[in-house]
Amino acid sequence: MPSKVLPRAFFARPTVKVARALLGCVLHYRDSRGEVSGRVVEVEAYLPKNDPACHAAIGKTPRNQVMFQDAGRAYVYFCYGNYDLFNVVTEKIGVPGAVLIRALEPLKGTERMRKRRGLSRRQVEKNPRLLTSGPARLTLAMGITRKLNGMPLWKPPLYFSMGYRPEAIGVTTRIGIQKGADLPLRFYCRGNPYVSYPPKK
DNA sequence: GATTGGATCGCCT
DNA sequence: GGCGATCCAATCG
Repeated sequence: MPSKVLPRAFFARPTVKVARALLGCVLHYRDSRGEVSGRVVEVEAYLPKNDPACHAAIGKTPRNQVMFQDAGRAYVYFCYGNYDLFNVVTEKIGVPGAVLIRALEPLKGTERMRKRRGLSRRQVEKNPRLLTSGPARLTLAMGITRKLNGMPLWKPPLYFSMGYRPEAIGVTTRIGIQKGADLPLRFYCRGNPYVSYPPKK
């Protein structure tokens, strides 16, 4: 296991801090067929207070209960009939915050990612972003599913490691939400081609 | 028990 | 740039 695994304490901080700090770090996942990894290039913060878009804004429910647990766990939930979305739980116990991982730059295991995504080599050559640029695309490519909901992220098989510090962080409103749409809580590595959605100018 | 809407993607035009 | 697929969670009765 690589040396610079992000420890539990990394996640037990205010959500926006964790969101920004995750940019440039590397997400790893190991299963029976080996390891895949990708660099985090885009995230969104979902806050415990004054954030109507946060799943926990309505209180604790069976779906969102992991958000109330200790920081550094995976919150994976099912969305839009087809897709699993991957979040990292933040803040102190009982304070429900999370960071949604929205895009990765593929590093290791790109051939397995391609197969999991059901893409041809030609498609990937033409547009590599199809692999992991998007919150549901990256869970498909990495093999992350709801079975991993609640899993600790401070040790294998699913964990982060230190990466580079991005030169410039872009900030916009979050994508695809109705409530809380005006809050500037989406963060991305400016200039990175794997960011999921071109920033509005 | 039924209804509604969602932190999306891919295909079509 | 628009729209359909697809199904679970939450809400209401």
